[in-house]
Amino acid sequence: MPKGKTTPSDSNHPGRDSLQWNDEMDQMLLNALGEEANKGNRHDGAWTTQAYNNMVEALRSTIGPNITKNHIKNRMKTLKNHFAEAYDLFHSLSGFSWNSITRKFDAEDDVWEELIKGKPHAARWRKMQIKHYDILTELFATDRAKGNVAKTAKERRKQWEKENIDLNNYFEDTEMYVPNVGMFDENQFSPPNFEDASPQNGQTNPSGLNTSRGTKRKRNVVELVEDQYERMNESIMTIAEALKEGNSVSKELHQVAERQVEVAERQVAVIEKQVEIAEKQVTVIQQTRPRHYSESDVWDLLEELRVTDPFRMKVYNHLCDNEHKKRKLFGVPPHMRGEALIQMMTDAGIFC
DNA sequence: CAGTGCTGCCACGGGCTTGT
DNA sequence: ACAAGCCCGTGGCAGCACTG
Repeated sequence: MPKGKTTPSDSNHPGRDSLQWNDEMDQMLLNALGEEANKGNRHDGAWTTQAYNNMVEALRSTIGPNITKNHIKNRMKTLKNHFAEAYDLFHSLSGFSWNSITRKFDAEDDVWEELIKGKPHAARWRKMQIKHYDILTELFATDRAKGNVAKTAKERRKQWEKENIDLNNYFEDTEMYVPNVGMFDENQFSPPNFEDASPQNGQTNPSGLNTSRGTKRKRNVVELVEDQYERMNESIMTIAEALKEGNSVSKELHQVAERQVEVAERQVAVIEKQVEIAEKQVTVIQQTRPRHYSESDVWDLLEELRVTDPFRMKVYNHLCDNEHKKRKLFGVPPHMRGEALIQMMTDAGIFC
């Protein structure tokens, strides 16, 4: 089966004597790429057939009618390779800054010397402009920012040879690629979505035309599911930690509440004692305070003791005239006041 | 009849080669 | 060095046969 072999009929091979790209043409191509990217005609770094068709149409109208998809693919390949080399070299290096005016990376001479000492091939970028670097960064930087996954097979092979990585354990050594789809919100776990495992995220070409039939660098379903389970596991662990923490906090709150109850009970006991003491003080004050008994008090007492006329008025007058005897009588317990009154009046000669 | 598995086709990205 | 061609591996889609 002739997989992937482009035939002259469908690729419109331009021939080796055609098309020399210049800055202006590159700019038009990159503009078209950016436009298609904005339209969403790019999935996981792969351009859809519709994107290529649109770009061919656009460039044929601006550059010339002989432009083919193959021209675009080849030029993209060249531009991407140049960009990748510069990007991988400089973007993570300290001491270098991109100068959009000179279109070069700026650095102190000693910084350049140090870099060139370690990487002699980097010397070319000291004088060579990196045209369209800003646009290329927007278009291709994400492709370069996905760890080992983003590297070419050649680069990875070299890395394995260099690092002597055991391929059986490579999965563990590989930085997990997080697909840039909304389903992977950091704070919201969603169950495995097998439909989204397809490279186009389940989308179909709305135009009904043949779309990009997928890309090489798609992760397979197993990887996505494992990634999902990894995230599910992390989410469960997070929830478990939260529950554990919640239980701990609850326990502490319970202990605090118990201590507050104990304190409150002690406060109540103290208040009750204070009330008791206050009552006693009131009693003492009442007992020690010189009480004044009025004439009406004397009259009420006589009525209470059922003292009748003709003795009532005599006893009333006698007690009202003798403050000492009056207080003496009221000092006797109520149930003995009758007897005390008879004794007191007999001594005074009022009763016979 | 719906679900599943197989097969062929097509298209992609990328490595390598060749011609200018 | 650059542009283009050739080739490969990968993966989605459609069609078909089979199965429960």
